[in-house]
Amino acid sequence: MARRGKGDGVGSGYVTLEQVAKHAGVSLATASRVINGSTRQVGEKLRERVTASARELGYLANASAQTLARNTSSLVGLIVHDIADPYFSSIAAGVTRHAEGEGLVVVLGTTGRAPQREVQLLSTLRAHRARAVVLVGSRTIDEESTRKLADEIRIFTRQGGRVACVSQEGLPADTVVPDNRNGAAALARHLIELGHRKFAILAGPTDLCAARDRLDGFHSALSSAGIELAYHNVVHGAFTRDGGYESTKRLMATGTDATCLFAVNDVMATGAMAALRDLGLRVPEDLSVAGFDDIPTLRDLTPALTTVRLPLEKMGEEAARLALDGETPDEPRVIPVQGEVIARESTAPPTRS
Amino acid sequence: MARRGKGDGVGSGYVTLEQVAKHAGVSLATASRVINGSTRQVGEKLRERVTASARELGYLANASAQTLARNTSSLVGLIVHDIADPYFSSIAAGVTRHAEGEGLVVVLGTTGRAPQREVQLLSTLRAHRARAVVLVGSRTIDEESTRKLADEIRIFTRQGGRVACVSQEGLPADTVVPDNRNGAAALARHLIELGHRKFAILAGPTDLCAARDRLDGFHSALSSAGIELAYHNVVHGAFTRDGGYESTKRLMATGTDATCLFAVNDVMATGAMAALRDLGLRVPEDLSVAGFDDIPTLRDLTPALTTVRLPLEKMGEEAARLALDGETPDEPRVIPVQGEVIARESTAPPTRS
DNA sequence: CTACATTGGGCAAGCGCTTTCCATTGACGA
DNA sequence: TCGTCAATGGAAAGCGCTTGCCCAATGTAG
Repeated sequence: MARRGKGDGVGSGYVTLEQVAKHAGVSLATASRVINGSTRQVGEKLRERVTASARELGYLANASAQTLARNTSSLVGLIVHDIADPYFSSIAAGVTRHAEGEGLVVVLGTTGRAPQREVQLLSTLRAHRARAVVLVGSRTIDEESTRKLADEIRIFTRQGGRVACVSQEGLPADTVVPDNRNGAAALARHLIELGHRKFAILAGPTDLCAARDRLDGFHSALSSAGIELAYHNVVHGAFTRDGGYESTKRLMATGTDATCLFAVNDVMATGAMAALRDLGLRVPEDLSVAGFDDIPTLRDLTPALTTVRLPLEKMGEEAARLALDGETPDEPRVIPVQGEVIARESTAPPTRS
Repeated sequence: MARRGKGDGVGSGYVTLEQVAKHAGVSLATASRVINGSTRQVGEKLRERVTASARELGYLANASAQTLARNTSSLVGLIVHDIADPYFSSIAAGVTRHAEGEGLVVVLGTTGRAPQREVQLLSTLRAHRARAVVLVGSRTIDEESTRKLADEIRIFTRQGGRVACVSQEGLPADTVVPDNRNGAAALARHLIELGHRKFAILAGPTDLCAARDRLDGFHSALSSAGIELAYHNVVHGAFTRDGGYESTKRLMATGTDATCLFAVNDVMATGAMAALRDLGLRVPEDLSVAGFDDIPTLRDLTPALTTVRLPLEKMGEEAARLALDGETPDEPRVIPVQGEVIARESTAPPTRS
């Protein structure tokens, strides 16, 4: 249909390989081989002529044409719930660092915590022939959405893509998983050692696996120590700062007897601190507070928050590495990450029993 | 060369439009027109046959092939310095929100504050036929790198792409610019009103425009009020939390007489607070502290930080809108954003003169 | 009942690149 | 001198999609 003449002057501003080849007086094939460095050798003379022409004309390869011809792209997907959340942005920093180091391009998708968005984004990435995808964020216990996601992952994988997850289990993909249970348990033991016996927990959403595991781990460490966790001291709510704020308000309204509050993640703990401040309560004098994740902003809170440290950026890097290392293991690989209890000022021995 | 048979079974797992067309018993052209909804009409019967076949076969259009054929993609670039920095991640959230709302795909590039990376990323995005790019982060006064970037922007634009910036001026592209000067001046006036007369400033890098403008604005407001700013009270350093921390340590080592410290951005102010805490100084009793930007994490600091609020997420959205609204104004459009002084507890009347 | 739009379908020529074949060349041993 | 082989160049067939153009089948006006 000749929408544009072939090899004509400036055209719409694009310089094509054909123009470079013509300018260098070689065939398209030779030019291609020089520019992208194929397995085939090209003689010194021609090679130089081609590179010179390319530079002179300002040649820039058309990435979609290459993707189409090679049937593989330099795109790496990164799917997070909310890029403004420091938990995700830290992981994102790790992923981009690794991907950009490999000369790849990161495509960012945000789900807003809607499970079907994950599936949708994954298929968009498949349409773009992304070579790998890093999927960040915990699964919910909703089996249907997990199954749909697993199906989409399998399709993606069958078509030559690789998928790695952060903090997801039970998906047919390599995963970097924090040991939420043991981390929470270790934290619980630490807090018990401080002298706490009455705990309250901001447990996050009821259906979120990470939240449940942390609750479970914390709870079983308490049980092992012979400590009961009162039902009314476990409050569920959104996995966000505002969720933590609101949950804390609800908790305190019950007139809890707890001396220590564990929020299953740091942003919730941050919200909790704000709520307690608004209620005129002092941390840790009136109530100790601990979180989970060790997001970077945490160290600047006053009092600094006790938490379980996860190497977020490293986890992102590691996930990117899993997705890009070219291996295709029969079984999904699982890289466990241990949390480390970081004691800071927000927790102290209880002043009341 | 027939690397793969045409229209053969499952192949490498891809379903092509050709297979859909064959399955529906129509031509490739008709199938294409049904699937993407061209200007041309397709009869009810065929239309249904095609959609049914597409669904049945699980057809997913190959994005690179479409990009190649249409010579335009659904990619939107987003270039930031550091995605883990809350300033950038807030803006990024705004950009992705708008872009995803338009059905576009966001490509994230990080520069690590290296000017030549911006140029490099922009050309990568051009290679991908990104339809627009949002470029976030202040220019430096280095004219050479600004010129190179401007050149690359012009090439990008000439080839049909659109570019919008946040917080950059003097580039041939639409821009959302915070009024750094007036924001800083307003803050200065507020602080003067509180009673401060001796100021210290964490001025950030000497070559960064935003930092300079904020310093300038602050300084001229002081001058207008007849207040001198002592040379040794202006400390330069990195535009990061650690830069703020380190600058503050240096400042305090000089035995400054300032009663109020202005950090030209919030992450630096956060570092300053940490440094002061480590030095055993109280904020605001010993020293008032103020920042600029109003990043979300700020409200959780103790004391909460006085700052100049910028609607970061909105700015990101607005920039995305500028880049995607299809206009091609002759002159770059400039959307000014006013900062609003937010007085919080980190500033109080001075206790010493 | 003819002339003429109008509609909807299909053919096939691209988009810009990669890569398979094939042709040519020169080096080398027999 | 000739055949063999490795090295290197080029022609051309795709990759999967869009779309200009042609054409048959309708509807419409004269």
